[in-house]
Amino acid sequence: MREDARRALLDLPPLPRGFYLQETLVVARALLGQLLVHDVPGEGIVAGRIVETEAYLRDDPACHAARGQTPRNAPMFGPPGFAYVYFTYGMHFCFNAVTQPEGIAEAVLIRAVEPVAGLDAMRARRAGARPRRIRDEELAAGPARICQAFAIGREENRLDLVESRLSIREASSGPLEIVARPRVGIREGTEYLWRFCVAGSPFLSRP
DNA sequence: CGCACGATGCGCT
DNA sequence: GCGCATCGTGCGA
Repeated sequence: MREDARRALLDLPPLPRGFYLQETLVVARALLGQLLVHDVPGEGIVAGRIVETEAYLRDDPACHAARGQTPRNAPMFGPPGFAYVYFTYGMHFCFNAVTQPEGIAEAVLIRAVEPVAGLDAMRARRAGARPRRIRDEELAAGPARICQAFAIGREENRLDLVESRLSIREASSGPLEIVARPRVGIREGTEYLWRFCVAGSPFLSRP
């Protein structure tokens, strides 16, 4: 990645703390079109446009925090604008942005990203032992794929998205057409349409 | 294409 | 022990 391109990304303002204090369903929609940026130490910058999110609310049976605070979900109870990264299925990480004031456990899961910068690094991290080249559309289509492509893991849990190497930055984009659907991969709370997608994007985790 | 399943760690009951 | 906010592969249509 060229230095000027890197600087251009880091010059974009991160979404301010107050952004994450809006209603979580509002945040989940408003994150669409914004840029997820990780300045990976020693490895360069990766960035992508958020095209799919899910909201998880307190008292929502599908929310990790629904049954109270534990060591794992503690970041959800913390202040807004921080990362909640959790490990699941024995091999995958998923990345959330925490919303609401400290003490109120809500968050937005980032489910799909359209790669914008650092595609070679993403591909290298995603390739593993896979023989075939991964298409751009599949590089970060899925919460665990994002974490792999963006080098998000335990180290990134609790990072401040407003001022740290992992950030969500304001992208200039026109009005988006957004569709709401049931959330993916949960057993309870399927009646809520809390999955939000940029309509027609080829970078979604599922159509 | 779609569906079924295994991988694999760990938080929680 | 059980089940999980997942992904890749393999098989059949």
